[in-house]
Amino acid sequence: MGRAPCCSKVGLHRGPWTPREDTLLTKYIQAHGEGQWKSLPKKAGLLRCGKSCRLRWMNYLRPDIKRGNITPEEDDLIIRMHSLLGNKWSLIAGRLPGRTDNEIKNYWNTHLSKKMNDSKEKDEKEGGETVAKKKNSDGNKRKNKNNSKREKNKKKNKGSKEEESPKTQVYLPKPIRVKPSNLARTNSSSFTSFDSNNSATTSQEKEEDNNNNNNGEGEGDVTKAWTEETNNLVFLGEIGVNKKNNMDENDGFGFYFDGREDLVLNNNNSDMEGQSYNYYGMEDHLNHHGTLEKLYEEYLQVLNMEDNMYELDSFAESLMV
DNA sequence: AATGCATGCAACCGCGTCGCT
DNA sequence: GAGCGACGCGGTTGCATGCAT
Repeated sequence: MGRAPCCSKVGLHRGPWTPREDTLLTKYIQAHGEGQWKSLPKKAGLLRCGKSCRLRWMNYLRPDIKRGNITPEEDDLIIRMHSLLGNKWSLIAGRLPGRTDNEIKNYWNTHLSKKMNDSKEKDEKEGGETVAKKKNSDGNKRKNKNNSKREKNKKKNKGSKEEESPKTQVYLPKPIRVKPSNLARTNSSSFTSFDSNNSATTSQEKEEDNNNNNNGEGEGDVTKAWTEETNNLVFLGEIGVNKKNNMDENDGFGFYFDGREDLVLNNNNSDMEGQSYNYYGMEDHLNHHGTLEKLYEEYLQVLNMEDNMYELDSFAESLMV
């Protein structure tokens, strides 16, 4: 089923990378830039598939990768972002300079999900509720290896995840690609400022940035996030980035209300004028050429508030007006 | 010291999306 | 619009290491 694995070709190396391979890859990319991953291994003299090269570069060799442990600030930010966005690792990573989606994903799976489960259990105990433990949580990861295979089969029948989850959860509709370059990284790890230069970290992203400066057309990539409380959807909104917009000069975002096309907003949509949106100055953003940066700052304020889940709910409810 | 289990992380896999023809 | 290749993402696995017994 599906296409054949890209690394299945006979003669290609798999498994851990050797220092020599790292050097070859690094030197090649330094000389020629990223991209063209399929042909890259051949040109660089590597016996690897392009996919493997890309992964190695993105997750390990890139010069801007931050080494060392996740700081408490980053830890906190990951939790908050995850509560808002769900498993959008690349998006979360985009807000953590020097961290990769893989690293954050691993960190979540090994540290935070357990932490969250623990606190959840604590809450449940305090609330006197007895809710069945989530099956195969990462805290119990691979105690029984067959579990993962069972989970795999379970995922073939979609929907089981939602059924199990208590309380507020992030509900992810369908996968939507969001590139880190769309949500520019900050220069600090504190998630308090927006990189106004929208600095791209790869040659490909730079190329895209150049394209971005050309015009304001295009639907844009969209990241969706909304919370679900019990059976009632509490819409949290979608942060969309018009990838062909220049984020410095034009509104780099659109705001979409899923399933309600009459409320679809973006800066190219003149229909939005005259409509009233009661959301933290949303109207200002839309009508006065606000920026994604501003939206993010407001979003950050909400995130930084104490009891942020309550505040996030309020934030979400405000979007529904 | 030997053994088995748990953990963390790098790497792989499958699949969705995009862009080109 | 269909077909295809490239890219990127999220889930999963493999394996080295640490820890407990």
